[in-house]
Formats: sequence, C-alpha cells, structure tokens
Amino acid sequence: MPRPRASRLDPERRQTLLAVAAEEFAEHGFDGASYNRILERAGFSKGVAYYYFEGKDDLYAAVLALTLDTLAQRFGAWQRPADADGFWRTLRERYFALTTHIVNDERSARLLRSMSQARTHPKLQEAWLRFEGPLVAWFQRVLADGRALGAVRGDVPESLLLTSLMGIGQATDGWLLEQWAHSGVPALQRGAEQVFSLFEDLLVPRPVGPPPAKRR
Amino acid sequence: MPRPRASRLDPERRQTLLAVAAEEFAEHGFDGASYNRILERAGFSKGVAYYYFEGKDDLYAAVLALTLDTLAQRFGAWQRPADADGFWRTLRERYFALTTHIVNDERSARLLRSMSQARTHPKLQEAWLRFEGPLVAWFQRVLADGRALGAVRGDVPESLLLTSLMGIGQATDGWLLEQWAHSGVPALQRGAEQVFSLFEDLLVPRPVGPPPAKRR
DNA sequence: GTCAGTATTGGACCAGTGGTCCAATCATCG
DNA sequence: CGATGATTGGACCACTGGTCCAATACTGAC
Repeated sequence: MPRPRASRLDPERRQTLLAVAAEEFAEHGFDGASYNRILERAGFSKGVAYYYFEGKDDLYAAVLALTLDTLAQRFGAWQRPADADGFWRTLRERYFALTTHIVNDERSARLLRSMSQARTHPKLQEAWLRFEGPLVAWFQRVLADGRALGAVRGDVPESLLLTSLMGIGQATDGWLLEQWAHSGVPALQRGAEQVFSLFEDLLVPRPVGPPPAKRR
Repeated sequence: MPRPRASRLDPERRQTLLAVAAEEFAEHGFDGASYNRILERAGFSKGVAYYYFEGKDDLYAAVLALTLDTLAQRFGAWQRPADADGFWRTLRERYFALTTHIVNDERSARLLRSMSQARTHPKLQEAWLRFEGPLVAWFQRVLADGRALGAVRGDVPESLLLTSLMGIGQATDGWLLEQWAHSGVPALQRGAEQVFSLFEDLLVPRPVGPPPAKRR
C-alpha cells in the first residue's frame, strides 16, 4: 500500500513517475524492471521515492491499480441478464470489447500480462491479494449468474470452472495476439470468435443422458 | 547450452551442483534463486562455475533438462492408439499417471511450474526453445492422432486447441494441488477426474446440426 | 520577524546480485 | 626436468533494491 503522504505528492510529478514506471514494468516485467532506472528517468532521488512509496513492489501495485481502474471503468459492472440467451450475448460482447481494448492499448495489455508473474512472486503477494479479490469476485458473480440462468453447467465445482476459464483465457490471449501480429485484424476477429466458442463449449451445461451418437 | 567441457566435470561434483541448484530453483524460481548461494552450498567457486557453465541461465537449463529427461523416460513415447476409444483411454491413463507423479515428487513439480516464468524471461529464451520444441511436438502428435481417429474436433485450428489445452492444464494443475492440500488424496482423484472431463469437453468433436434442445 | 518543529529532499552508503578476469596451481607429456 | 594447457580460487566490477541522515524548505505560533 502506498504511504498516505503519497496523495500529497505533486500530481504532475506523480503522473510522470507512474507513466515511466508503467513503461518500464510493461517492458521488462516486475523482476526485469530496474527501480533505479525508473527513478532516474522520472527525476526522482532515492530519498523522495522511498518517502512516498514503500518500495518497488509498492510502485508496481500503484501502476497496476491505475491500469485496472481504467479497465474497470471502461467495462463497468456486471448486471445479471434476464435469460440464458442474454447471458451469452452480454458475455460475448464483453469479451470482444476486451480483445479490442487489449489490441489497442498494448502497454496496458503487457502490464496486465505481467500480473501472472505477480501471483507467485513473494514480494507481490500483498499487491496480488488486493487485485485478485475483485477480479475473482467479478468472474464468480458471472459464473453464478450463468448457473442461475441455466446457461452454465453445474456438474463441476465452480472453483474449477473459474480456474479453467482464467487459464484458458490467459493462454488464448497470447494466441490471439499472435494471430493479430501474423494476419491482421480479420484474423483477430475470426480468432476471437473461435476462442469464445471454446469458452461456450467449456461452460455450457452438458446434455443429459448418454453421449450423442457419432453422426456424419 | 552447457560448455562442452561440462562433461569432463567430476560426475559427483556435477551431481551435487545440479541437486543443490534444483532445490534452489524449485524453491525460488529462476529470478528468485541466488546463483551465489547455489555455488557456495555446492562448494563451487565462481571460477569453476563459469568454467563449466555459461551462467545462471545455463545451469537452470541443465537442471530443467535433467528433470524433463526423467519425466520423458517415465512416460515414454506416444503411440497412436487404434481407435477413438483407445485414444481417450490412453490419454486418460497418461494424465492420471502425471498427476500422481506431480504429487509424489513435489520438487520436480515446482521446478516444472517455474518453467512458465521461463517462457517470457529474456535470458531464458534459448533454454525455453530447447524444451518447448519437444513438448509442443508431443502434444501436436497427440492432437493430430486424435483428429485422425475422430476423437478430437477438427473445426478449430490445431494451434488454438493446443494453446487452450496447455493453458487449462497449467491452471488446473495448481487447482489440483489445492484440492490435494485441503482435502487429501481422494479429493485429488475426484478432482483429476473432473479436470479430465473438461479436457474431453474441450476436445471432443462438436455434434453436428443445431445444438440439442435443453432437456430435463 | 523569529524561531521551533515538521515536511521534504538529495545522495552517500549498504549488502547482495550475476558476471569477468587473471594469477597461481595442477596434471600431463615430450 | 621443463613446458604447455587444463583447472582453480577469489579479487573485482557494475549493477540491484533498500536504508539512512544531514541539509533544506516550509509551516504556524508567538
């Protein structure tokens, strides 16, 4: 957590510092980023830096908080749709908005991707808990709503579904970027379509009874 | 790549070094591990270390190679099953063997998990490429066989399927360990069962025609 | 205006990091 | 024996994140 006095820091200098830090962290990840370099580039001395922030991890957390706030504002809160169809429609809409956003703001995207390191990093445990909570809660609410509407399967623990969903989301995120880099925007849209269909296949309730006979 | 002379290093000392390094890397990951500490514990001076290995990354690669070799030996090569049923049976068998192995050899498991950092780490690119190749090839062969046997869907790019599968596998791996830590072996088996069913749901060919009407 | 007390600042300094380098030692062979 | 190349220890380097403190700027009370 940033020191309370951090709010008293000149907004402009604060803004500079966070921008420089965001760039550095996005470029090199948490471990790879050099705190000294950040401070030098932002024109901060060690004394000032440690006066306002507790350390490298604290600054990282501040940068992450800013990025996530922006993201949260952009996507707003989740509201329970009326029925299963509505559920999948809004979920799909959100997912496409997210992929578009990630492609358009690569710095934030790389920053967000660096979060996966944060989860296991001993010095970032505290920061991780602060962000994991809301994120997981959001997904949990979505899944719970989906179940209540019959749009999401109930035959498997919710925690497993959540884990799988986030794992697959993270993995395909990289895949989508590759598609985009190799074959441009149309491929990206096609790819997003296919990724989302995988989400559906994973979450949709299993048909009851014996598995359908192979057809063709 | 380890220097060629590395093979001339006294096997016993080499073994000591690799064991100490494995412990350190498993405990702290690549960045967190202290090369100096490893060398000190293993009784190596800087001079010797850099005489036989190119550096920290090289040693890490050596440790990883050893671990993966053991794993590969244990699981042997993949052979194309006769039919779709056989495909799922052998895949399932392999998966359960793997989860058992991971639970029984936590050091290796943590080491393998640290590989996910390696993928994005600039200093480990070379090492990653050396291990990514065979691993991905293995999965590709499995998926291709599955397709040929009609056991795996063909309506989605193979690369996407591969990415998703590995992503979900990695994510659920952590989930399984939690299950095990919280509720012991029976929960682990139940969990593995459910995880594997997710794999199936993801990979199995979609039924053709309109989605089945909701039944109950 | 003066002075006390606090907020702010710069930067010297610290232990630790991975990595380089080289003089000294050892082994081997002519 | 001497010479040549392999092997070794450890001093040293630039860098890391982090601590500390003396000097300065600012504030309000008198």
